[in-house]
Amino acid sequence: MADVGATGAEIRATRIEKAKTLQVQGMTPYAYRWERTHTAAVLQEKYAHLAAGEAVGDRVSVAGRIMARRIFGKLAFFTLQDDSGTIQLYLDKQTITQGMGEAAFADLKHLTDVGDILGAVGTLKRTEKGELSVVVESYTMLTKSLLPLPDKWHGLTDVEKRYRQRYVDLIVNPQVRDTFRKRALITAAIRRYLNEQGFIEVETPVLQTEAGGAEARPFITYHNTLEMQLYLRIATELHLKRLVVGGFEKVYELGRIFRNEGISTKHNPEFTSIEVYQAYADYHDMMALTEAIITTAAKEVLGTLKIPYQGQTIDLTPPWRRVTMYDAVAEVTGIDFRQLGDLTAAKQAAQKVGVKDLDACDTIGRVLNEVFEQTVEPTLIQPTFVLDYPVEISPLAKAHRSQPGLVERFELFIVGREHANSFSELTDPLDQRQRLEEQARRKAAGDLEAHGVDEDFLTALEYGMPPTGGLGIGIDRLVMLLTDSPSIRDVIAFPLLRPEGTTGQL
RNA sequence: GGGUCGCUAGCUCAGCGGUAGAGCACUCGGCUUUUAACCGAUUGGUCUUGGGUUCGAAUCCCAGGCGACCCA
Repeated sequence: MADVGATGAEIRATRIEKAKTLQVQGMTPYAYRWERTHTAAVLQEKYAHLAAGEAVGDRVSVAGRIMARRIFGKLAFFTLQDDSGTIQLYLDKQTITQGMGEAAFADLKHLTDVGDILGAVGTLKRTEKGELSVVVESYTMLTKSLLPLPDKWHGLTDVEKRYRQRYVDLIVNPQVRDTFRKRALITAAIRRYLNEQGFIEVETPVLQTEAGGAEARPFITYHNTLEMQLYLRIATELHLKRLVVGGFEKVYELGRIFRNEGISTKHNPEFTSIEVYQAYADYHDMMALTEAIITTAAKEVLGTLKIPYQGQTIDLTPPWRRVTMYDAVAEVTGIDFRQLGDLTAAKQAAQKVGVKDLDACDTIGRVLNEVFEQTVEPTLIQPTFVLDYPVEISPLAKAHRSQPGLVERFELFIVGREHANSFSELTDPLDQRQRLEEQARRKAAGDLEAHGVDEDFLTALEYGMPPTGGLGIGIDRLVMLLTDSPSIRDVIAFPLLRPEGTTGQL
């Protein structure tokens, strides 16, 4: 082989040469299939009893990516990684020569690289150093890798590269694979629980003529044939309620929603939520349901309700603390908003406790919410339901049955972050119309997070929606909590990043 | 939007005004019990981009790009 250097381009060229050599020898570097008898984990489990130095004649077939090569003169050890774990290949020249011919051992040394995907057939033994190994009789190149993997010891740590090339991150960082496996377990557990309770999973439109169901800026797109602007959904709420009107009494949708807002450790422009609607239920029922869903998920992935998160221990054992927004704010700041007469007094009280950005608050309720977000939220580490929100920030929630100016709504906070939001849903179509028209006025006045009136939704309500409890849970944040991940980008496989090499626009 | 930090070999990092380095990976040679194998020899660079200062810039200054964290 030619004397080659070691830049990325040269490494790649060398490996392309190796692939061609394989082809010349009648082996495709890109195989069609492989008959595998065992995964690595199954072998480790099944032959756990083998003592060091002990061998058995059982013939097995494995496949996976070469993660490490340790080559001696006439003996080599490869670490093979598959979806389940790793298994060592014990490759001695004599056995391979018997199985495949004279050149096979030299080819193994010169034509395989870390990163290649290999199939191997052989028998089992535990080496004298105690490593379960497949004593390889024959091997097959299944996929020749052209690009070198990151440093075998330090791995890939550059966060930008980890996000941009998640496939590399997944190959070399086992804990990343583990996080995404847990994510799948969580969504599966939630679906299983809800299905068992008689809920049905439905799918509602992502492309909508009017964004609604939340206060957020939408993404805008365009349908060519209809020649119309469309929005990507910011919530699934308004369509799920239409289904409740239609007679489905227990529905949920677990899916992607899109909000055209900033990016942070807690926000990605597209993220996953679950919304659940149950007829004849109110927000108290939804609290119990929230506890059930989240504890089911926690038990599924962690097997316990006392979970570690960034150095703290969170106790998810229900029932969780319930506190009204008024009481929570009073506890932390000493301000009793029930005693405040007007907006000016409310703003003064808020400023006195260090709350900022009150300019946009035009009602006492909005001041209350601002004070809550700035002073109370960060203190809610253990799971806490905060109840009874101001009506003006809750346009889809039913008026509180006994507290004027408030609605029957709760949000769930854990580790200082909102994890769920729920109402006794507003079913009065005339009240709903007024609330949406107020939102539309805000939109007209320039509020980019407000939306127009969804007339068809109001029409649906006018046909009559049963009393209904609704609940939304942020799946990404729940996965963060249950996988001890500090950033939402750790639980979204392909988080949105600005493309590399874009030249300055604006 | 503001602040701080980062960007040097495929990966992980040093170098901070005077000839661009190390470890791992790669290539070659040796080696039948390794698991960050080992030993020896090579090879590998638009130092994020563009300007500027300087006899001389990876290093200092200005502007841009991308990212991380904190604040709003």
